[in-house]
Amino acid sequence: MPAISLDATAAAIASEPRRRIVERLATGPASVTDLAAHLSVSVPAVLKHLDRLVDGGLVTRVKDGRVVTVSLVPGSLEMLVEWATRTRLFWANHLDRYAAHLHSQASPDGSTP
Amino acid sequence: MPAISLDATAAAIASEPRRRIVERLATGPASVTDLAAHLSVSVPAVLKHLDRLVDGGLVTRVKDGRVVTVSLVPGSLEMLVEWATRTRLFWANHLDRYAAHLHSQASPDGSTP
DNA sequence: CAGATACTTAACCAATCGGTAAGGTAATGC
DNA sequence: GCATTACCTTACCGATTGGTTAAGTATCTG
Repeated sequence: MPAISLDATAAAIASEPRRRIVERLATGPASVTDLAAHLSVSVPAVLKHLDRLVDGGLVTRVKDGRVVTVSLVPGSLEMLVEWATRTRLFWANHLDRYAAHLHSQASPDGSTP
Repeated sequence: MPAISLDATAAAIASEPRRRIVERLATGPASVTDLAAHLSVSVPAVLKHLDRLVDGGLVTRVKDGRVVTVSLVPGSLEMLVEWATRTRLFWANHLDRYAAHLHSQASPDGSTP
């Protein structure tokens, strides 16, 4: 099982072809051959991308006969969005301090809300 | 400079050491040496990470004398969060279709709520 | 000026990535 | 049975990563 890491999830979407795969799958599941045609690359290339996407917990592959159906995993971006949002909010909370820092040297005491 | 790509931004945070740098900087700017001490790696390693972070538009480096102050760029995660949120919402719109698809295949795990 | 400090650059290394082509396996169809 | 289809695997390639050490440059500091 997974123990999907933020590293793997972020790396999975750090590639335009892979984001195209995700966007394509957002409209519904697709076969490997479909994805290859959609991306205009070879099938083995798609397979490598799928490996990375599966590794990042974004998609699943279900084999039915000789056709593999690739589907998105809903909620798999939550961790990433949560991290980004949390970090961003943290900045917002410290923006005053930041502004002060940019103009003069401040002594950051540990008065965390 | 710009034309910060989603690729670069996502790749920038697809690394635990780099996320540690970002989280560290969220509490205020820091020097390169500070970051190296914080990460327990060599200074050149930090510089390479900073290159990637700058490339992803997440941080800036300002040299003052012989000290480089590294700061976060507020809002630099917006694009990424927006993409993730948009894609995720798109899924939600199609969740009925997805649910139907998943229901047509029994889940073999016994932990059914 | 001499030396320490802060950063940069260069060279090197093992590992991974993204793509290819070629060959292998299993299911489907005539 | 035989050919086709769909996917997987392997092997190879150039490029990039992430880390190191070592040497170089610029700025304080005593």
